[in-house]
Amino acid sequence: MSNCCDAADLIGSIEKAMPDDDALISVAENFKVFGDSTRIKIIFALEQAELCVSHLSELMKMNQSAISHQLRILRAAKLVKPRRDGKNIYYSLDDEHISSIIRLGLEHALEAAGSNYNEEAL
Amino acid sequence: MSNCCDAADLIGSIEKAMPDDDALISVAENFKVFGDSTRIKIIFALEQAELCVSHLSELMKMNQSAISHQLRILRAAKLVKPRRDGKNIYYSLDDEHISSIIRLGLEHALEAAGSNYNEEAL
DNA sequence: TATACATATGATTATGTGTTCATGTATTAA
DNA sequence: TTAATACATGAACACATAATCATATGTATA
Repeated sequence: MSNCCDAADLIGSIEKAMPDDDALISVAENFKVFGDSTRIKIIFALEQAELCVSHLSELMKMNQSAISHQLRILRAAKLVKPRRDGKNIYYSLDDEHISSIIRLGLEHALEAAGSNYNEEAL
Repeated sequence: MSNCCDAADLIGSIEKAMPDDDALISVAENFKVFGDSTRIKIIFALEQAELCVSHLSELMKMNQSAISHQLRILRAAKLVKPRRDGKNIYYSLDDEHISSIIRLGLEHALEAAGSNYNEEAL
């Protein structure tokens, strides 16, 4: 309990407007996906061309397993999508999702979570 | 080295267009700040009112130290700014930075890093 | 079918991150 | 100046995460 001053009303109203924990966690999870330079680099690369795992592995100078693990995270976030061609699996950006997430990432996620987030300020 | 097919040219050109590691790491660092639900919640709260540490601590039902540590990260990212009033330190969103980061978060960071990121698609 | 290639995935390990505890610093008031 | 309040910060610990290794799955080809 804070004693620094009486702001029970203010805190109460903010508390009511606060999205529930699940929503907050989900917002954070979405951002977490972009919070790794390996994944950022993969997104950059796929921005320019559809690439298979071996290409990405070579490009990033990381072993194939590491790339596959990261692609799994990107797939789960619907940021990339796979396309099999024979033995290879080509990855490309899932445009629909990446543009909406990148564009709306914050405003939408935050707003959808029920905040008073000011869209116009964006 | 990949043998799945010959794409040396493609990989080479993507490699050249790729921002350097420092830039990629910096992009990821920026997103990392939003990748924690406690920080998201603090941002939500400060979206509605300027609050001191005790208020945030009470609101989030977390001890004061945890809040201070998180505020330090948000300060370092220029997302919030402190204002001392007597014994209390009131935090508010650093509008200038938060709007630019939220709005441009991706496009600016990525573009500034030298990619061919398609701004119009945003 | 057997073999090789491309990718995925479970286990392990190293490193990073968030919270707590203890303590330090700054400000106010007695 | 001393005590109390508000906040910050370093250390320790628990937990999450990313890379690696080993291995499994899926596909093409001999």
